[in-house]
Amino acid sequence: MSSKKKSVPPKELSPLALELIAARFRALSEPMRLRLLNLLMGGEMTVGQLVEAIGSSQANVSKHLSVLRAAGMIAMRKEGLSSFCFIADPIVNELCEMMCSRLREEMGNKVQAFDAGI
Amino acid sequence: MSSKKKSVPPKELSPLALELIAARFRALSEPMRLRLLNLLMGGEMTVGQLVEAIGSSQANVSKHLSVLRAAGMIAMRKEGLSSFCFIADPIVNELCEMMCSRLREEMGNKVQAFDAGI
DNA sequence: TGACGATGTAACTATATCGCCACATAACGA
DNA sequence: TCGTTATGTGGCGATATAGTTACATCGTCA
Repeated sequence: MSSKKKSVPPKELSPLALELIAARFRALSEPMRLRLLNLLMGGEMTVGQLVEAIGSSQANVSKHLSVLRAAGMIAMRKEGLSSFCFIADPIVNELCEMMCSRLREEMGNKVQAFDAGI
Repeated sequence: MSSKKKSVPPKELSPLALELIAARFRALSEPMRLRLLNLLMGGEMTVGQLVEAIGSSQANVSKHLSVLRAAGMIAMRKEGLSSFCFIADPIVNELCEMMCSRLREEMGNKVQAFDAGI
């Protein structure tokens, strides 16, 4: 982070770019979708396996998978009757890992503050 | 049915942690909030300056700032009548930068595919 | 003290989304 | 062909959220 960039020139983003970026974050803004991604981080799984692991209805899981697919975060591979889902964008791992570690750190601070009687 | 051992290398996240992570992504899931953060990346600004730069109503900007503040992404500093806003979590820069570059890359691919007649 | 400027907030409408239901579609086997 | 299994989809009700309006709050200054 040094070199060519000096100060941050506040580049204005186009409305389209803003909407696209927001849509990607929106895809990550639901606990169930985070759970699905978390499961898929362990390797590809069929929709049925995801349904069983999540414990929600098949229709609901299917819709959430559609959102993730539309956001380009996962992709599907058909094999016979089943559809295998897998993470298609490595950014997912980075984003979630980053957010998780940040959250852990913050919760640690909260616990310390709580223990300190604040 | 039932043995739950064996296929759970990925750590399961608690419902609370999931909700907190989702809430942070949700704070980034609106174009106007991304614009606000983008402006604040250039340095702290008062609410009034943000309102003028964004071109929306003061009440609306104030509400979005509340969301960002609740998510811990920005903080406020009062000085006289004005309130200065500034980015309080460096993760914001990383996340947006990551998402932007990923999007640029993807749009480049789309353009190539389009040019290739796909 | 009162008026004014900067900001936060409540109430409301319109729109989006979640979860559920039922059904449609597709692939496989008998 | 029919039936079964796996998955996608449209409709519905409940809830959440963006944006607007009007008003409340707080700090400053005359």
